[in-house]
Amino acid sequence: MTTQAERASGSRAPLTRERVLRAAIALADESGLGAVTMRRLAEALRAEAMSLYYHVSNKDDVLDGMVDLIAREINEASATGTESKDWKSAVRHRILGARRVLLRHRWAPGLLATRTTASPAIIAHHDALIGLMHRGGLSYDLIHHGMHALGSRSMGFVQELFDPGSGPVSDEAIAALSADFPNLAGMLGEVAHDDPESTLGWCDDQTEFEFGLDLILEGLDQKSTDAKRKAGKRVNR
Amino acid sequence: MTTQAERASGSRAPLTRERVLRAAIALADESGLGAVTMRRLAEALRAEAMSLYYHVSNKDDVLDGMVDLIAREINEASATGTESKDWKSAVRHRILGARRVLLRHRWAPGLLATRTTASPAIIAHHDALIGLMHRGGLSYDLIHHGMHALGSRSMGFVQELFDPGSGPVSDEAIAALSADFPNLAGMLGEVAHDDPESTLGWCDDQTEFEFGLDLILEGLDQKSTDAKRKAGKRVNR
DNA sequence: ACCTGAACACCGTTCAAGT
DNA sequence: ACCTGAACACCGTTCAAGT
Repeated sequence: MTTQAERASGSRAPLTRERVLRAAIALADESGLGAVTMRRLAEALRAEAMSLYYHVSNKDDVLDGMVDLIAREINEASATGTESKDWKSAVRHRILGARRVLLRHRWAPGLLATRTTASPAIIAHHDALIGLMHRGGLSYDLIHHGMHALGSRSMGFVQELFDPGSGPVSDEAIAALSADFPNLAGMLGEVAHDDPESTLGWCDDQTEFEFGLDLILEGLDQKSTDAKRKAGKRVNR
Repeated sequence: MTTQAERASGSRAPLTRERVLRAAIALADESGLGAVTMRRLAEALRAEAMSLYYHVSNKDDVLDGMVDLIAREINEASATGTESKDWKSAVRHRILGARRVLLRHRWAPGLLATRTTASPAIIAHHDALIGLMHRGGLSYDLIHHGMHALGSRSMGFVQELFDPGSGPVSDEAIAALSADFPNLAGMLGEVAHDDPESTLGWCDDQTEFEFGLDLILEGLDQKSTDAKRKAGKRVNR
């Protein structure tokens, strides 16, 4: 990072957006997100706080950038190893990989929850999950509900990846997405064009919340009756 | 709130911890959690920022107090209507009630996630959920996993209600709990004394994460095959 | 017992000025 | 093009002082 000459002369590598963000992540890893102030961040970079503003528009931009780098780390970690598995193993593998990354950056889930606009890297992660499920044979409608149910679990991710209340997505918007995020675009396109009955409200918070909730409750019930059957008790039903 | 005489004389109801916390919640409801500063809070109460410190130990205490009041609101909202229902309906009813309260205080889930120590009111909410499930016939072991799986979903609640890494709970600690939180104490007592195999690590983060994850994935898979069978396709298995 | 003014260390951010 | 010093408005908090 710092060359011999630089250290001797007291100079230092020039600031870049990349270097600022990396330093912010290192600072948060070491001392928590609370330690990431413009002044302390600059100090770590051996510069003045005001110098950061040349490479970064403001502190919110720094936080967005940190999230984006973490999301990229997740995508890179998941770049391999999803071939020739059933969809559940593949999704499981990717989500657990994301979890491993987030465990290295304990501040990240909390920060992610506060970000309103999703970075491309975050969208890409979800696009990959959608792709795995769709290749596994799940309908886009089911995947859509499932993504909400996985929700925070898939990465500590925001509940609302898409703007709440934005309504059905326009064809133009979907076309623009499809180059980078084919699976996401595919899902949006299909669900948007299906009759509304199957979805019962596009990204309706309440609907999605209850879907995930019932999924868990039914699963628990299933496990409970299984356990009883195995214990030899008779269960009617 | 303010009497005619008080307004005329320019005086004002005396500050109390309760009044400070209520004002903080009102301020957050109106202008977001970011608007809750000691100075602005004092202004809303027609006092000086420094006066708050007589009734509240610091800002963290204010935030803890806000969370506690919201948790009480949830418990009060759930005080009735859980009789004579199957456990799933009862749990569902209580969780959706909590959700309704949290929708009135949009800042609350985010704040809850940052609190490390759980207030008695929060523990009481979880105790009630445990009680409903146990009366419904679920084993404490399954309930324990289920609570983790419901996790954030049950209220946007912290993942770790109990100290992480605190290990098995002592008998004394459980005895102290049992008066106020009988269901929670019951679960802790049983799971702590069972052979470790059934639990695979007490509140092991990774174990609980995977339990919840698999519950959701299996539920989605079930729904998917159900949908295909209904559509007339043959599915082997 | 309850409240306040002055003061301190710390924020994010702007803007004119330096190289 | 890149960096900085001075300055502003805003934090949380302490502490001695008022009633």
